[in-house]
Amino acid sequence: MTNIRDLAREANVSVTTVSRVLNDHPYVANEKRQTVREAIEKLGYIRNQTAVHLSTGMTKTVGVMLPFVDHPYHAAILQGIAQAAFDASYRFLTWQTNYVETHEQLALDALAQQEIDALIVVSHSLPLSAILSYEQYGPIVFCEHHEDVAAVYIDHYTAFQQGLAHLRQQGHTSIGICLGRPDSTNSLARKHAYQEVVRDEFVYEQTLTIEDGATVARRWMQQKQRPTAILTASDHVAAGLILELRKQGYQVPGDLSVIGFDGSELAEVLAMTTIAIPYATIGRHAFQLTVREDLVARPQIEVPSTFIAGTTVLPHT
Amino acid sequence: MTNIRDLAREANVSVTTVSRVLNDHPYVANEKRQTVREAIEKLGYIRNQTAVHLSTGMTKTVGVMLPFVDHPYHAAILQGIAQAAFDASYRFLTWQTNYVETHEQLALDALAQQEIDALIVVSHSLPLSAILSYEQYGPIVFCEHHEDVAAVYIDHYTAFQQGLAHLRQQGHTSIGICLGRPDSTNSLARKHAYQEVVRDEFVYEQTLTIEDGATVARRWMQQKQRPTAILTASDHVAAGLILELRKQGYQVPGDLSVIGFDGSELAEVLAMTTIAIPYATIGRHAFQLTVREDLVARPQIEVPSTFIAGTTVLPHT
DNA sequence: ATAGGCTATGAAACGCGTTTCACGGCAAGA
DNA sequence: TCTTGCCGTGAAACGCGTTTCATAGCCTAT
Repeated sequence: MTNIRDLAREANVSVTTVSRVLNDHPYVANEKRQTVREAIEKLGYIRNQTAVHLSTGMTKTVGVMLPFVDHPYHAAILQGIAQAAFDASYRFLTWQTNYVETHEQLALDALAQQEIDALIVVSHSLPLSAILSYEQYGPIVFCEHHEDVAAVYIDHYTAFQQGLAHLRQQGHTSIGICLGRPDSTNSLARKHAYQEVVRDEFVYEQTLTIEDGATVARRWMQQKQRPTAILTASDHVAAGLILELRKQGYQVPGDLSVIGFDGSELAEVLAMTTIAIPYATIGRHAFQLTVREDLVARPQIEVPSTFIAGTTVLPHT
Repeated sequence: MTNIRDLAREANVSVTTVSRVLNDHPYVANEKRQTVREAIEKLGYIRNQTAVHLSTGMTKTVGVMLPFVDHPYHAAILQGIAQAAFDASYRFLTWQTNYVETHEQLALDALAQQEIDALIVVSHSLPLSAILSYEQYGPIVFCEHHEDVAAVYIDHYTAFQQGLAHLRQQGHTSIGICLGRPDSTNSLARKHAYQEVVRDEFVYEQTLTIEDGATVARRWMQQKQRPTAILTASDHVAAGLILELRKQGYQVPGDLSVIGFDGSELAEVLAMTTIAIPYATIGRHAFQLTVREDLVARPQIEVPSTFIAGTTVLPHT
């Protein structure tokens, strides 16, 4: 591998001058610039990025900590990050954690070890304080709302209020909800919105997948007291719920109205009533926060959710 | 930032010894090892990975060139890569290219610039030869079949044969196919399988999305001569096709039998007949190839597809 | 005429961990 | 007793680009 010193020798200049040419620094005489360019051409020189990283103390790389790269909404956030990072000539490293704390730790270690300049936490299991203790090593941006933390988030409280309000307008009074991980920030906000307007609670927890949705359907069928509408925390759960009910001969929305969450293509395909979240936008903002000057002020960006009327809600009579 | 020389001074040993402790090299007296450990503790030392990368000439990072991180099957391949890389203590950088050649080039540059040790090409626009000219800088593994190239792939020819055979067994003789990018290796293999058994051709090209599927539906409805069954190249296209037909009052599979491709959750949700591809497995194998000793021999791994019977095919009467 | 300021250029230090090589000591095999 | 060979240790080189600092010529403003 030819390096910058070989170039200097070949072009009869100092390494400083070569470096200046490489970085388009103005203080180089045109003639020398040309000579260096020819040397680069002749020797087939290619810059070693690792050396640049060590020398500058920056990797121009951000890390992304997320549970699953192939879950639609995580992938959509990743897509937004990818786009914004690309636009800023940054790269990104992904840690797929499966919500395993030791795996999440590896992403934090990478920040401390200067493998990445900043970290985007899409979702996490580790206690917030454990993560924040790594802020000394570089910017950390969250895709969930937390107090006093740089974050881009959607207001799940308001989003759920929207869904609940729609169901109540349609005459539903007996409403159930499906939540994901019961103690997550998002679930707590959702539950809060729910408990403010509902008397008799029907809460189905730990629902994340299509299969979990089917399980909810089976539980619902066995209940003597049943809600007439269910607001879910993901289109996947809603899809599993809807399809299992239909398979068992029930009508959706005839027997049960269902609202999804995410605005995924699953919802599109099932013509589902849902609450759409602009996940790619979240990712883009998250990346942009990592490179913001005023990150120490821990800015917060809220992105709006959108209610999408589909065909899985009927008025309750 | 405290470095290895600070540690050496603190522990009264040479930097070599510190490095040995850091790397669990055996030739260190227990006593000194202990002293160094205490110095690490005391000074709060954290290894600078960038320096390790420069020094060893390896980044323990592979690059992934893929068009879209949020398309389900690309995301699934990424998932497999993430898993295998994690198991091997590797990291991965992702280049989302949108099939734009200049973007693809950046991933190749990264390989040349030693930012990554190897590159996995999930799908590409650049000519194969352009990509292969970068093999001098490090291993390149493809997720598509090409002659004389390290690759893990599914045999689209055989996969399509499976689907076509099923339709013919069900009595269909007038069969159409949907292809993606018309000149891609995959499309050519599929078309080949198709043209071997079909007289009257119904080929719908450039179909990639749900919306494209709906377009196919509209074209089909307008045709005087119509196929009685369509084999698609993705579940997305099949979903768009099925839903648009049903919306317009046609029966699937009554009026048209449809077979998807991918085995995605979309297919699951629509109880679609499809051909399932183990994308995560492809990703895992692809990663493992990058670290294989005998990669110069350009090994090829074929992974099998699986026919999944659903409810979108009826016998033709 | 002189203090400043800008252009150009290079030597050397810097970022930091790994690895090669040389060397002393000690034990086992010949 | 002498040769091998392994253990333990460190000085110095290495990987390689960036940046600081000093130097020097030349022009402009005072």
